Amino acid sequence: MQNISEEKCKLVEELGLSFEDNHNLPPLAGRIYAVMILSSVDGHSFEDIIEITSASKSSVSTNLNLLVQLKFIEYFTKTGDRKRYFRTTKNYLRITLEEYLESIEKELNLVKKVNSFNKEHNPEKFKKNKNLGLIFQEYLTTQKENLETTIKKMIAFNNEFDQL
Amino acid sequence: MQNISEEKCKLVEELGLSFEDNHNLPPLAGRIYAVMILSSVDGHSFEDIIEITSASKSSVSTNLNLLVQLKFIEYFTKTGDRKRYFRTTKNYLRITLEEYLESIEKELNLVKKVNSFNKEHNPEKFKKNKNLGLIFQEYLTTQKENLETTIKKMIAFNNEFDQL
DNA sequence: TAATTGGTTCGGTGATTTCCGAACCAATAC
DNA sequence: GTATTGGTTCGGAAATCACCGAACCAATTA
Repeated sequence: MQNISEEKCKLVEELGLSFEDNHNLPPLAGRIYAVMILSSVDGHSFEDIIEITSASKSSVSTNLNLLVQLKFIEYFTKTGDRKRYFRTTKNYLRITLEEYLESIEKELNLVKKVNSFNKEHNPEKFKKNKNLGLIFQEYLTTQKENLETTIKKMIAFNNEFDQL
Repeated sequence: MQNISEEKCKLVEELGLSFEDNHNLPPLAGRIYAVMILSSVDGHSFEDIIEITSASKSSVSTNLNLLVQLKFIEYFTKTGDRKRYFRTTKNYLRITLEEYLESIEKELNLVKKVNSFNKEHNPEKFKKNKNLGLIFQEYLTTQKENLETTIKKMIAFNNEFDQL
């Protein structure tokens, strides 16, 4: 981490680590993403990233491409300049939430499956824990709804913003 | 996976995988935990687990102890029997939620930090994305509340249950 | 005391991940 | 045509992980 303040550097590490396990990204990808979120510059070049992260060309290349592929970041070009410039996609927060939503939906399905399996095969156990299982299912459902309304809000905000 | 139906076997794999990445457990630990959740038997012995999972003594030992340490499971003994019997803790669902709560709180703190960092250091960017950042923060807050009320519900249910 | 049972600990192996450097390629500049 | 720039691809090194078998230990049984 060069050319950035110590405060920012620390926050990059912390945020990077968080991306790392929330989105299953390699450490370097998490850090690159964090750098972009915490920066006011609109567009970091390949070389900028190499310098800031002190990583090799090949690693930076791989991880930038990964982030692009996952739509966390995008790149643009300037006329008369062969370089690519990278920045976070406008919808990165929404993408994060959509990812969560997907995983919550999966979990909810699994919990329903488990509940109905136990209802059928372990009726006594199910009776005992019925309410707990259902409370859990209820929790996941509420969480799913919260996600869905939040995503809608974000879409609405972006539409509004685009009209300006 | 021996001595269990194919349906159960499949569900064990699926549920095990889910624990594996929701709680960062080793694969075998996830499967063991899944087996116990899907079983009506109250108390699996060390040997039972070895047979069901077809894993080695050492691996089973390590992973059972890990699950006990993390309070996902507990063990009890029977008089005149040296074996230990394992079962899910009564509060395993609550523990799961408490774990979630902790991670949400961490994330919320991080998001607040990022928002205030950008507010200070990248005011223009912050202004543009202000509402998105706040919507996200709001989402996390709601989720946190949902978790807290769910946990309370579970505690209440358990207390009620204990009185019977 | 010797053998068995229930379980733990340790060293090592195969699989996976993350990163690097070197070679490489395609487009532009000289 | 040659050199440089911007970036990709490939092979391998280092680290980590999950699991196993073998040796081990402590408590019970014979």
